[in-house]
Amino acid sequence: MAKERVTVVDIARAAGVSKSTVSLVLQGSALVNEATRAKVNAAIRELGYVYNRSAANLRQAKSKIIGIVVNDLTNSFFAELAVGVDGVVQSAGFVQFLANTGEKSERQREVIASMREHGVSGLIISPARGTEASDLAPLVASDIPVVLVVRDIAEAGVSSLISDNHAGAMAAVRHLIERGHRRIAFLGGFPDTAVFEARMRGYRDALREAGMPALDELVIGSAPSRAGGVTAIEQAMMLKERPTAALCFNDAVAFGVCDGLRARRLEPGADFAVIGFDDVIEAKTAVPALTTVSVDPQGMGERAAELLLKQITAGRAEPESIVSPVRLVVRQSCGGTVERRVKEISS
Amino acid sequence: MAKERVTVVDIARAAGVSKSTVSLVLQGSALVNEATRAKVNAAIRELGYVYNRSAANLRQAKSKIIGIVVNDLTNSFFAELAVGVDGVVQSAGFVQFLANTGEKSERQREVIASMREHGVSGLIISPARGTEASDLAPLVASDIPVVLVVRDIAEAGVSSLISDNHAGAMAAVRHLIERGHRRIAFLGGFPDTAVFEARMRGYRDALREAGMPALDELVIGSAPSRAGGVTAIEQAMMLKERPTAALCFNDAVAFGVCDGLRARRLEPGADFAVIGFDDVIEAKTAVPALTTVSVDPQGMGERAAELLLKQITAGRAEPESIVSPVRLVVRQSCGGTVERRVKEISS
DNA sequence: TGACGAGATTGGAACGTTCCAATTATTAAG
DNA sequence: CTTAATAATTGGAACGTTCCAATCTCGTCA
Repeated sequence: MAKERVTVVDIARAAGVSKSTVSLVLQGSALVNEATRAKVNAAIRELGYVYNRSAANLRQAKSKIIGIVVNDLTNSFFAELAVGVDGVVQSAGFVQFLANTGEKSERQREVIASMREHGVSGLIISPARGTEASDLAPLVASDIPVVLVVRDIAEAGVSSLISDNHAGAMAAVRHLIERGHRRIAFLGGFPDTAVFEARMRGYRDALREAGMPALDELVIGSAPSRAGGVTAIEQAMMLKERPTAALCFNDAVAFGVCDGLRARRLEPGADFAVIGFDDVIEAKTAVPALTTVSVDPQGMGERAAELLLKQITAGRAEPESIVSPVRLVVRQSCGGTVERRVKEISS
Repeated sequence: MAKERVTVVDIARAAGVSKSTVSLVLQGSALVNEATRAKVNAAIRELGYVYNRSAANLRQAKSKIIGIVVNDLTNSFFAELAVGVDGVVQSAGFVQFLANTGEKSERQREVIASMREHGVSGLIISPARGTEASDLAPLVASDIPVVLVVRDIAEAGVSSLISDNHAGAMAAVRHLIERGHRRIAFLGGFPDTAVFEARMRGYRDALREAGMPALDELVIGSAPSRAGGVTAIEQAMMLKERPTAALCFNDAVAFGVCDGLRARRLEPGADFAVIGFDDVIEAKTAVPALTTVSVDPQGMGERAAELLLKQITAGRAEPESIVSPVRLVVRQSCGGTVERRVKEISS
């Protein structure tokens, strides 16, 4: 029963050539005769040979595996990011190692170590909260290309791809101001993160630009989830002077805010303007369709993967920090009458 | 710059022992002296050694990798399933290879082949639509344990873990009937899938049981997504005799149905009863909270992983087909006044 | 003292591939 | 007909680990 593994020498014997020739065929080398190539391929099919990548990796130090570690796969933003990465990585002949850290940096350390042991040729990381440059140090020390997405870690000295959070938040708030809103809240997100900081700064700057005060009571943090959105809007509605509009930390929070509003018999869009951030797929089909700052998670995953592949093939490359432009997609959740109007920002 | 890889012989030399001893230490063998173990570990830290799993895999034919392939990572049901798997797999010292097929069986063939080349010791597969037993044949032929989740393929002869779709659908429809509904629709899902078939059969059986007719016009297929739900409810509302309630193929469809109702100024729960299937996390926090048949995707992922690990360690095991019990979670989207009441079904 | 066994340690042969240098067969040129 | 160039093919040495059987070092017991 315990069938022997069929190896390259088995098929060499079957095809009447040497194992070197078989290896050449496997690599699609040009210098093998068409007839023998056919013979070898026939033998491969015949014997049901499966290539052993471990053996290959051992010889040549590059592995055709890229790792992607995300902090919360449950959030569809990251799930979409992962499928974006997967797409380009696959078609480049690589395969994806995906791990979920659940925001735990201990777990993150483990999975990164494990990926290193497997000899990944590069890593795309959306770092867990509280990740420090020192966590990535061993990677850069051993020249493994790393691309950070979504959250940058400035001191780490690796490439990064983040969205233009500041510009996006400003555009959203400007839009609300144009619509006549004067009390605009910023809802959701953990205040101790760089992304929160950037979006909140954009929010504040847009208010100042319009000569409006940026009140602390209108900035309400929460978990960056749907449930967090519900609690944030509840808290906002407790204020003596209630806001009439809100920019939310992300789309999940925005959906939660909509839920919370409905629970109070307020219709999002008509009675209260809400804008999200990310543009996850459901944003388009939700009712009301969510006005949001589009980050295109899938596209971001694709670009991150391309950047990483470039670095892998180029060998040593200078780390680049790309901030990816972002656009406000106006739909219905901010009382819009204009549907699908789109504004380009930050080039 | 191009630093040499640190190998086991390097640290052997540094620690003044043989490479065999180092190997023993790496495997946590009991028969190495405490003092030398310490010396070796010190050298490992000192030189920044990283274990080379490719080399290890080459020698011993087992790889500590398990693969998981899902048909649509964008659907949060599968994302949650994946994190469930990841959790138990990690803590068993394995690492997860995740691939997304996007329902394309061609892609599925590729990723499965690739995983085989990497020597995965087992595979959890949520098959793409139209997967046939023959697609899995090479896996069973080479004794690689496989656990099918969500969708079973009877002829494949591998283990499977699916939810009790028939019982769940029956319970949901019974509940609607108890509430006095007489025109109940079944909305969403691709009619040519086994899961659709099972849920729809449950729906029909419950109607018959109550002596009610099962009308074809009330069964409306669509893509199993939020957008699909919107179109399905629109179609349902075109009927001369409209339904007053619906069991939806899954939660995503149910959310879409709610959206579509609101677009017609109907309030889900109050004006029209909707029940979902799956119980994704958002079901609880949505407004109105979704009544749904709870499948617990994360728990399902965990159980699938445990089943797979059991088969991996046990060597050859008889394939088991587990149908996982399911429970109706009554929340607000079916006009409930009773919140969080829970009915256990199918033991 | 000698023999024995347990506890530690070790050298070397695998594992399945790739790569290099070397070889053979084939063709073209002189 | 020889030589050179080109096209195909090949054996064997890596790669970094694990495993086996063999060895070495003690302490203990008769």
